[in-house]
Amino acid sequence: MLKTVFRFGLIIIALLILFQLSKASLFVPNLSADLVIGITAIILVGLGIYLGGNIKKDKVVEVISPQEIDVQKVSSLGISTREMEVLELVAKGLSNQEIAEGLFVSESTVKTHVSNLFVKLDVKRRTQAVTRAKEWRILA
Amino acid sequence: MLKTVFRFGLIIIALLILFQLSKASLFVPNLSADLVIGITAIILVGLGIYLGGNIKKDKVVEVISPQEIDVQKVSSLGISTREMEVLELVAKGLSNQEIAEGLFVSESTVKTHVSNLFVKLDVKRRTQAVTRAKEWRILA
DNA sequence: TATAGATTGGTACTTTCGTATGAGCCCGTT
DNA sequence: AACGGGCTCATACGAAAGTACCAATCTATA
Repeated sequence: MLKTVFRFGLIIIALLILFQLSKASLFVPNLSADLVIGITAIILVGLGIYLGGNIKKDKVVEVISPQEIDVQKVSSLGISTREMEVLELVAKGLSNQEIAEGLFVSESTVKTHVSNLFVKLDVKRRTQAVTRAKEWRILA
Repeated sequence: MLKTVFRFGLIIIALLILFQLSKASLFVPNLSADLVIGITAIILVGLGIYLGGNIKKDKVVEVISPQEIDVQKVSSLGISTREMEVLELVAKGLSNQEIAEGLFVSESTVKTHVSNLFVKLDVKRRTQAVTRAKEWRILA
């Protein structure tokens, strides 16, 4: 939590600096106002995304599943959040490459997650993983 | 995925509008440049947070009904008896080799059936075939 | 600080899957 | 008999999938 406050501090300072820069540069003929504003905007959006990503982790949002997904089972098997995300995409029939693109990670990473899932689900193939996951009410 | 692209489009348009607004208002004495830039920045950060929170959430919840195998659909797709048997075993997560043993045929035969199924189901992978088959009520 | 778990990523290798193509056999229909 | 469809099988090739290690970060926690 302290880290979050610290980050906010940094963000605010960064924003202030950017404001000054953008203001100042408007009266410097060498720089295009459009360019400066554009770059600033991009940076701000990036900061927002970064912030958003971290805020969610601190929130501890309890998602109440509408169906009968057995959360106990998932945790008892030691299946992580990321692994669940991968599992859902596997169940949709996506290839490792497609999953990698969907989650913005490399195919290697997906393979690792999938392999770990197989151990935890005690299966040898992704098709089995899906049926097993539904058997155990891990997937809807 | 399309939704994400759509959102990005909206964001970009919003950004352009904001740029124009902020530029124009700089020459209107009534408005403070600081104020406009500040508001713009806040909105941009907000957009970033929104984006960051939604990028990964393209969840399409499909309601899979529990029963009802559509025999019409099966025949309309030209799926044969043998192909249905193979499809069911694929859905159970068996490998081609295991299916071959279960049906007392060679793996080549199974591959042929599976390949023909893919064409009829319009998919490229066995995992997709299973989800597609359930979508179309071909499998329970 | 240290330690464990989660996430990410890489290399190298084996296995399975999927496609393309051709072919032989059986059966019902024309 | 000839034809088409379903079922069988083979070979060969390329594309995914899967395994086995290893390792760097990052985070939460003791």
